[in-house]
Amino acid sequence: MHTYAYPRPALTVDCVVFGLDEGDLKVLLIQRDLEPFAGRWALPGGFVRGEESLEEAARRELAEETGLREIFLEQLYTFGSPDRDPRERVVSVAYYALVALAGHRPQAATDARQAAWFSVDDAPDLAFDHDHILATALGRLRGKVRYEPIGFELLPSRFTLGQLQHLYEVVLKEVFDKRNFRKKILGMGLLVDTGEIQKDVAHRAARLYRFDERKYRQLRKRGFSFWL
Amino acid sequence: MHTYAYPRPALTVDCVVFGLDEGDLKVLLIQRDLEPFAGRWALPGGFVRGEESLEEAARRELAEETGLREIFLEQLYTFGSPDRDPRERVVSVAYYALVALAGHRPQAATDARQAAWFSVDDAPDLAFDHDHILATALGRLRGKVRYEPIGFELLPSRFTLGQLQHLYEVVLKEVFDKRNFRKKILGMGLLVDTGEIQKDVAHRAARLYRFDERKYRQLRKRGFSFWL
DNA sequence: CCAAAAGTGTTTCACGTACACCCATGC
DNA sequence: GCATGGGTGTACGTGAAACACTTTTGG
Repeated sequence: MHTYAYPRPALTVDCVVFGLDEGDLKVLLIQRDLEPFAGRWALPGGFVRGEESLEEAARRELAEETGLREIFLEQLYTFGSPDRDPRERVVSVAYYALVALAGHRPQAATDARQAAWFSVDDAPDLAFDHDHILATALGRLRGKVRYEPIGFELLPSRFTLGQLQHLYEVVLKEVFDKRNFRKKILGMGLLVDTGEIQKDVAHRAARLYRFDERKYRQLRKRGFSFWL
Repeated sequence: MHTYAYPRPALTVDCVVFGLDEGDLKVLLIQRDLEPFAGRWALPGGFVRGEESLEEAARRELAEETGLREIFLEQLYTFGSPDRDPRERVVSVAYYALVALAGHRPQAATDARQAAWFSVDDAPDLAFDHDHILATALGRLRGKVRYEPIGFELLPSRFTLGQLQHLYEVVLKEVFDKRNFRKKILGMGLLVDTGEIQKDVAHRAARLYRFDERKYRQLRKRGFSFWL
């Protein structure tokens, strides 16, 4: 490492925000109002500022562009092909985020600044290489949801076993046997029965559980690993 | 995304190169000759140039500083704390690499430019946040070696089952039962008996196998997943 | 009473795990 | 002949997978 003899690429962060509407898996996109790709949908994101870390930049952009705060956020990958931005060289550190959408009825759009949820399987062509980033994020989510309990981030804090199973079926595109699923997930001892039950449902009301984060951390220290 | 109103961080790549000497797991470090941290050991790396991708930059630096070419290389994580470099803001995209060291006798140092292999458990304090990067890379290697057949990159193309088992024991710090290990690994059908045997060993010569990359890709398409 | 999801056990089979001895080679 | 790693089979137990009916509630 010597002195810096090369032009510096611009540095941005981009966020792939996943949400689980009671239907399927959604991504949050914003519509660009500036060139290039004006009018196209894109991932929320923007330039990294002087004294903030990369994750801080991602959280700031997310709050500014979508209003989302204090959600699960993890670094995904850094994209740096020389021609991924037509204007000039831009390197982007991508993050992915998980957010609980239950309660939010089938809303098609939030207000903030032209943001909307799209089904991941039915998203429009995105600006820049954002299709590629989205595909990478989906792959990461599908891989990681099996061996780390991050799926709970897509549900409200109290949820039914049916919702949980539905989550895994939607994310992994795989059907699970109800009895085996419940046996396995309850067998891990990471769910706590809150004693409450669902309200206002047009069928038998289900028990509500919550994920025991504390217990998970304890078990993990002792070599336990989540597996689905 | 609007115009760029903030000072651009410098952008570097750093590489964590793992090698498996017949003893334990090693990392390749280079000694810095310039300030800051002159004289300290550090990960090979350097600035990203104008028209190269991030991976190209990593491979170029690796070739320049250590002579290594055409080795397994994968992006690890991007480190961007504002104060990770005392001079100015530097964001570093870290890669990790795997290389076969068998044959290279217990060499303590290559020539190139003051590069040397250190046991990962016994490495010196590194420059910048490179200790942290190394720890992250080790975690990734330990995690990934279980569910993707990347361990073979640490062995010569033809290897014995003993070498393979030793690899896993060293990387995972865990002892395996010889018969069960062989049963499982051969049961996957990914190893091909080359028909050759070891030469010049002071005990019974072992069969040499190679990893069948083709077959692995086929099986993976059909839902197979490597697991150890 | 019908629709819709909740809730509940048992059997079967595959795979992981524990375990000990003889073989070939070089010195 | 001794030291060093190579090579091999079986018995047992755990955990995954297959599988169907009754219950509760709202409309």
